[in-house]
Amino acid sequence: MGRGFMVSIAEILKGRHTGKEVELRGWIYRTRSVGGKAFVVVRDATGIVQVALSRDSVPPDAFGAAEKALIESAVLVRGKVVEDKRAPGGFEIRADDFKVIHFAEKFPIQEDLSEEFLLDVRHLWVRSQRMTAIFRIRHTTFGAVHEYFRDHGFWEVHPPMITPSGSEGGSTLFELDYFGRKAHLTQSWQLYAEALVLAMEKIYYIGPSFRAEKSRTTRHLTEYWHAEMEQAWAGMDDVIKHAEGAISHACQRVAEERPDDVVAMGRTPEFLKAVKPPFERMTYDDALKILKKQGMDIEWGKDLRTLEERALTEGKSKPIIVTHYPRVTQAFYKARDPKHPDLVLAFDLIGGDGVGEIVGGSERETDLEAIKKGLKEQGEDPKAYDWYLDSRRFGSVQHAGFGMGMERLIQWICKLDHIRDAVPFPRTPARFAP
RNA sequence: GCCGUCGUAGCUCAGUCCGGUAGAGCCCCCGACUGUUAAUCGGGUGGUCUGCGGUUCGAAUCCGCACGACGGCGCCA
Repeated sequence: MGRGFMVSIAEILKGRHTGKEVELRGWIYRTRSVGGKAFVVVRDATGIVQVALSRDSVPPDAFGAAEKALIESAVLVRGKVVEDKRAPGGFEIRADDFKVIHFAEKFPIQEDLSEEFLLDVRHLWVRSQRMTAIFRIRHTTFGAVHEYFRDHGFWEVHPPMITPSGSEGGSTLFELDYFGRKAHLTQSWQLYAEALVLAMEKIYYIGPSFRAEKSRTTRHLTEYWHAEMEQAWAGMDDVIKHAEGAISHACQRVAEERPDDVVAMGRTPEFLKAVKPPFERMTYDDALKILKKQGMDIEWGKDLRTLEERALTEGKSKPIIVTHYPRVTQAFYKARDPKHPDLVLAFDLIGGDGVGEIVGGSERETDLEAIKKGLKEQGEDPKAYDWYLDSRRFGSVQHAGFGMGMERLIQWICKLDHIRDAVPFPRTPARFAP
């Protein structure tokens, strides 16, 4: 064995090898035995299929091995593919040889498992059908976002992960010992993007960001993948179009390439195909009026909270966009609205199903003195940002950009209850292992 | 940062209110069964009851402290 016609389970289930003698390698998913027959359900990276063994049609040691091998043992099977209604999936392999490559120890994951235990054995749980479906959708989503930006003339450029300071306020930075000096893990490429955008004009990046926020919610990770873009000679409306475009493109690609996985997650490909621009748009003031009609009286200047975001997206099959937020509480680099000095040209793109903010973006402040003032208001020393301020001293031009949480996008596409399942090994305030 | 819930076999849990020899199902092991679908049936192995301290003749159970985890809010992507 091992030199025959090696096939994948997906091909078998499509009926491509029916009637043929094939070889298959994979891992035991379930086993059952009845007298002189053993049924071994085998999985590989493409699917699961039942292997049927008879005591008298395989070598004696092969039958014994099949009966003895525990779940997740690695196996090599040779046999004939037949269509059989009795088999789960409609196809099975009638084995004439069966070899155990590795006998697994007792696999700790059974039915009836607590969320906590599954997180403890995450390194084993990643083998599940559910997890691998999500990982495939994640793969397609990442590819689609790269594709979107490259197709629209953006350069992929890479900021450093180790930085002296942050952009969203110092309290959420992970500190690290840099040969005796304090350094931090990046929480956004913002400052570097604004330096690079004056060189490359249209830039993007997808990479990790780190936030030391003790947020115990279903949509926060301390380490997450951030898709960020920055564009020169552009305003808020220009980048909103790219946010809609990138998300729509990702939804189209996932619907086209992963329809089975989408269905497994409880969405339909049609739902994702309908996610096309433009998305419903409203100003912050509009949002407050809508909420007031629903009996939610929000004080002007307060950020929209989870409760309010849920109310606004209730029943919506596409994300919505809220623009023109009050300037108070916003980061220093966001541009004031020239028509309303109390507002900033900032927007959030908010997904339904409890996911909330997927994208946050803005036009950027171009005026040196306004930026310095904003930094001081945020409790920062402008001297520490002097290199960044050079972007406002040497050819400062209108520019805008956004950051998108890739796991939040995946959470929304896959309709996940919790963001941690959007990534193989989630990092949350309480857990950084395995 | 705030609020809440929980910790008993490898896993899921009961037992805690009202203190008295540690329980069930699944997993695993042994046996039976020639088409199982979470197979079924019979038998068996398996425990520092999260830790430390206190009350008591006696603590999984009552009290205190600690640790760990999960859920929700705030903040954000």
